Amino acid sequence: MNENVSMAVVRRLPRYYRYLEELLRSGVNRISSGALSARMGLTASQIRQDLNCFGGFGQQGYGYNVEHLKSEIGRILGADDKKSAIMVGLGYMGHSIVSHIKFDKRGVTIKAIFDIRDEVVGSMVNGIRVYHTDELERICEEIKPEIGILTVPKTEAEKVSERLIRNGVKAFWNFANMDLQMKFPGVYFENVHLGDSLMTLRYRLNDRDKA
Amino acid sequence: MNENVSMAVVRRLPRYYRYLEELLRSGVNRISSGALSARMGLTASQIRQDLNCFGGFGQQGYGYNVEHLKSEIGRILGADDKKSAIMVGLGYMGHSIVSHIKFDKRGVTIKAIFDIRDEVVGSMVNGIRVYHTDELERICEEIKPEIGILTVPKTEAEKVSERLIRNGVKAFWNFANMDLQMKFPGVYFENVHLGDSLMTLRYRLNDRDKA
DNA sequence: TAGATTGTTAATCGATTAACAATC
DNA sequence: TAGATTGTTAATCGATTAACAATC
Repeated sequence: MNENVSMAVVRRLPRYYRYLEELLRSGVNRISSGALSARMGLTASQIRQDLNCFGGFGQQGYGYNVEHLKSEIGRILGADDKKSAIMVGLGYMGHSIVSHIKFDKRGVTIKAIFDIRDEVVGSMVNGIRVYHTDELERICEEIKPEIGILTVPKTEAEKVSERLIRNGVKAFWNFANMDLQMKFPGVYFENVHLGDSLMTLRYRLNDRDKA
Repeated sequence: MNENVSMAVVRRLPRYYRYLEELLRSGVNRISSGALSARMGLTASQIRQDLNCFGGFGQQGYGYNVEHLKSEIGRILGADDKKSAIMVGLGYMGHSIVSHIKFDKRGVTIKAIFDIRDEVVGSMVNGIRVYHTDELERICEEIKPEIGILTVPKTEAEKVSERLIRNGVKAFWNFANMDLQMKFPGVYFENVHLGDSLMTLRYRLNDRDKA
């Protein structure tokens, strides 16, 4: 057990969750930290340390029950306790996220989408209504979203996030190529900086790196 | 100067690059590690350590020339030396990536897109031709891509990456919700696990976390 | 019971921060 | 020159790994 769980540990939890799902699907009922570590490319020690931040889920001499461990990690992550989200910006990225990601499985429900283009305002995407961004305040009043999904152009990101924060949003999934954390210290930003990711990949192909 | 630069440092480089671009755009010609650290929410020490992995780009008593530092980091990342990429899978995600990301600015050029759906095969997306996946080998022969962009469903990811590796691909930008690193040890995978990212965000909204 | 494997403490490793002499 | 700020070494902090007693 551990009071303040580090970000490094938290970021590994969804990965454990995926592997446990996979194991369950292939009919494996029990697994040891050693066997799981071999599959995942970690040390058995690290897995045991990580899990013991949240409690003792295993049994000496036996290992871990896959189904039980999966459900415990799901509970820790909040997969079954849905939080409301709204998305702002229904461009390519917004559209792709909303149709591609299994929000339900991950404890998040998108309640509304906002955009400024008349072609999309009033339509439905994946069963979710698209409103004009002018209606943001009115709809937030009703929905009380805790999560904002920022799929707007960089130029709009700061303005939009400020409006959302004023309306009670506490955490952002930020796809805009911009850091907002410094501007809004009390709020959590989970950044998906695809440009940064691509540049990191590009770096690995440098010759210097191989030498 | 440093022989083996750690991943932690490399992942900060694109972020420095973004901030330097921003500074340059707003007409700032010179910056000290202290001033930059305040903007970025890092320590000045860390910035100096990071940069000195690659060389001494500053000047005592002055700081760093923004334009020079930006171009040096660009060079380190390989932004000006284009590497060939191909994309496999033109679903929502593929489409969004290809139209949204500034590959050119980041040292990567997409040379071809592959999909299996007749509706899209033969079309052009952002000036890039879409081929049937059956033609993968033939086109790879011609293009010799170093980077593979995996925007296929999870079920196809392993099969596709194996084919690409056989055809010379050395690094993947992987959007499939699956880890392939263990299966292909010599190859680099830059994973964009959006599901994991969303779950990490969801975790932060748990009450326990706030207490 | 004996073997296996956990939970947990201690040791190690690596990354971040602090300090300061060098120097522009 | 004096003040500012780097590059770099040393100190600290945190995360990972190793070890092992507890125990199923």
